[in-house]
Amino acid sequence: METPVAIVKDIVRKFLAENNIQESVNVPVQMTRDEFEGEVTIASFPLAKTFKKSPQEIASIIKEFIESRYADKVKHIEVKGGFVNISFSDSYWLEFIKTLVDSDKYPVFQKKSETVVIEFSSPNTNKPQHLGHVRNNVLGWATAMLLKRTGTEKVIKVNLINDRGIHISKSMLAWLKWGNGITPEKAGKKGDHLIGDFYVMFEKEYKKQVEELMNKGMSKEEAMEKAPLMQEARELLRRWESGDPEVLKVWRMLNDWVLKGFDETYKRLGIEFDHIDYESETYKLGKEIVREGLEKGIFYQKEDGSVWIDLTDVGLDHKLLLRSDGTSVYITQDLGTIELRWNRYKMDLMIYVVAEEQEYHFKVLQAILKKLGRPYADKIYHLSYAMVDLPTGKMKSREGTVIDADDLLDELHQLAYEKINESPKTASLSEEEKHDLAEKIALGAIKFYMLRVDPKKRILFRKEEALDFEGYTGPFVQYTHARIVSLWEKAQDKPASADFNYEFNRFERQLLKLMAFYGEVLQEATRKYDPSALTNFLYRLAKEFNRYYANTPIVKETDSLARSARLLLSRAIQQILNDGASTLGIPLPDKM
RNA sequence: GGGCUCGUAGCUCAACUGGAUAGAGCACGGGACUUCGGAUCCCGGGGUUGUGGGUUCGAAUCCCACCGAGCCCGCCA
Repeated sequence: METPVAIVKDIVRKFLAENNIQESVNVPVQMTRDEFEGEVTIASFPLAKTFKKSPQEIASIIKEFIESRYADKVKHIEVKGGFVNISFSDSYWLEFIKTLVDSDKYPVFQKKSETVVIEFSSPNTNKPQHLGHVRNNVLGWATAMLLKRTGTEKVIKVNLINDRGIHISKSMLAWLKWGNGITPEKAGKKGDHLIGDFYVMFEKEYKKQVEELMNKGMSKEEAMEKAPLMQEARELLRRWESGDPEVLKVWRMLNDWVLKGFDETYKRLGIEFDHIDYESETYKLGKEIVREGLEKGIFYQKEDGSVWIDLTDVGLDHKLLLRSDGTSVYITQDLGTIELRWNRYKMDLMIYVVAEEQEYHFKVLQAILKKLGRPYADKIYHLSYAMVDLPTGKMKSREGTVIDADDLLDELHQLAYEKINESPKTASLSEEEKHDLAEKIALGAIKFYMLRVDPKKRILFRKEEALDFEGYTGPFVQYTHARIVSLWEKAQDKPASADFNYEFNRFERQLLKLMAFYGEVLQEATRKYDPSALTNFLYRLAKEFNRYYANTPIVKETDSLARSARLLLSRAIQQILNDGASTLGIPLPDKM
């Protein structure tokens, strides 16, 4: 069954064709504003010039056009200024919600036989994941699900584990120096948290050394380089890269601890990947590509042995690709990683979900790939998102001023659990069920909080707000869903057909209007790689349902036809909430 | 110095991407059949959309300048 929006778009197309107007004229089809009657609106303004008539006149002509051939679907058309407000007929809407309830997916999108690879999360293995990673994880996941939902056939979610480099050496060095062989088991701690402690330890001691050297008259830059701890960390990195078995052994063990910790966090967040790459495995290919570029004369080598590329002709700077000691840098491994992926997937699009601070990095990466003549140079897209701030300022792992992902989830869980024990609806659940529910609410709260903001805008994380389960929140949507489930279960006579007469009230029309645009919202959110569009929509739909619920009896309704129509409508909304929330990765409990 | 992003109610965010009288949540004040689930609903105050120009039927949205905030331009990742 065609969606209302599709029908109106079709009307516009036919109208333009009959009047011999170029398709290129964009006539907006939009949701009717709340203060007017109708569900779908056509704005006629862009046609004023070609028609040489006033928008009002054109709107009237469109009205007649529709009335003359869509009489069965349309109840009423109102012209207000240049706007044509269309109210669909009650019978159309009834059929609409019935087919929605009967189908498992609404709307269905045409399949796109594309392969999209989306990389997200990409943690360093020197510390546990914090709030910033949570934003990345849920944004990446939701974006991948949106792509899939709107028809992309192959969406491949990949994680690139940053398991080598100077930062790992720092944690490793601290553990070697001060760890006394402690393990996660002995410490009674997740491995990622344990290693994170050593990272902070390193930074503390390192800072002391730098200050001492500066007191002796050294410049900051020199002190940072000459500090013994930094020297030792670099030495460790060199030994690692040269394959020193002793270093590799420790490295493997520590990495393993951290990755196990990550697994738990991912599992909790409901996030999984189709493939995991490790930079320790991709950087070598990167180095080969650097050699290739050097041979082709695209890169150049300085006297100290370091390798560079000159990007000043495309408005960027000179960029280092290999250090003078021969070890690789961040971008080296990225060159290798994307080459591997290309060989593996021949993807049509490669999305990197990476924080905005790396925008320059991706510009450079693309510029290098172009110079190397790689066919995938134009297929990369950096989905950049802004940082999460605390009221006290930036989060800094080095200083330990971060909100830890696991800790936050625990706190949310605990709070939800307390609320569950207070509520008469859930107090009788078993302990296991209570914790299961508390976890869903915790996830709903934090994910919604992260997803409701436009990715390119910073999130100011205020804990009281994130811990709030009322108003514009995930639990609000969850609660609405649970209400509808309860309604449906209570209904003795589940409506079997939609073949009857019923006149929808204004609350119901408001809901139908929103539902009609669900498909547009999905497409919009996908096109912009912006799940917040969907998050906002779900809240709006839930809000509207609660308003409806407070004003119109459903199961209590004595007229059986009205009851049937209202149950169908409620059920249809439940399905959209379900579809949207599962696309975002937000769990919806049946009871809460 | 150069590049990118963002400035909307006291606070946190929306605004169908150029459309109608700029809307929600939080906070504050008042209220809701002794509940089809009160984690809900209703009412209220609160705005020169950072400032100044421009583009046009129409600008929070596009262009220019300025002001303010953030990020980047590392032999860190």
